[in-house]
Amino acid sequence: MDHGRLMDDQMMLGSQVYPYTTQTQNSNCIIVNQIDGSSSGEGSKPVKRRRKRRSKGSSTTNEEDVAEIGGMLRKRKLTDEQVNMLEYSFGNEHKLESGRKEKIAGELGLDPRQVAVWFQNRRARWKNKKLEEEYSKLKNHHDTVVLGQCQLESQILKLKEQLSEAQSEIRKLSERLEEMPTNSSSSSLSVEANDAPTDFELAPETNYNIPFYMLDNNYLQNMEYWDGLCMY
DNA sequence: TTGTGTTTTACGACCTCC
DNA sequence: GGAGGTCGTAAAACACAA
Repeated sequence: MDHGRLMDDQMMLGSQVYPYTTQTQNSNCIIVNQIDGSSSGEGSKPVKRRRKRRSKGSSTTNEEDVAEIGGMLRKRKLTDEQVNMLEYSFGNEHKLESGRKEKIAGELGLDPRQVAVWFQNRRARWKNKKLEEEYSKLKNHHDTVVLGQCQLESQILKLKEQLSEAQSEIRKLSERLEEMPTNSSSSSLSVEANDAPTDFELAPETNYNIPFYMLDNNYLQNMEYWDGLCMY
């Protein structure tokens, strides 16, 4: 936006001040809006009123328009210099105390009300920008977490494959052990081998084809951990 | 040229604080 | 109760794509 550019109305007016009228979108009826709202006559119910604006190309020099400047709303386009000074001031402090407002208004040749409005709008823009930045940060964080989750899931799949291979290997070894001839009075190793289950009992409430004797506490804890991850 | 989205200035309504 | 805040919105100017 080029703040240095004068608006059409300003050029016509030779001034920064102009009253304005408005036409509603649904009709050509011009609705007058007053600063003090004293003439509403609409009871206590809050009613949105249209501001009075000057239509494009209309003259400003007639008596009616001049009179309107006192009681009606007006709009000014700030110059580059004014905006720069306001920005500088806003950079120092976002809030505007009464004394500071008067001082800035005096320095820039503006109405104190204009300075107040400018700060209000500037705060709103600043807040929007902050919200956008906050959103952007959160989104980046979210994306990072999702990526990490994908990596973990892929890791889980690989580990499950490894687990399955290991189980298969164990099964084969057990079968080979079974086929070996037994000797009742031999070493403790053969006794242990005989004590090992010949048919695997599956761990209750799991899908894993795990020999029952593998279900010690550590193993169970690990399985719960992986089950939790899988469910996630 | 025209339609549409964005920016800027301004205000009304309402809220909070002193 | 008044001053100053936020929020939502109007309207003009402006930017830009079709």
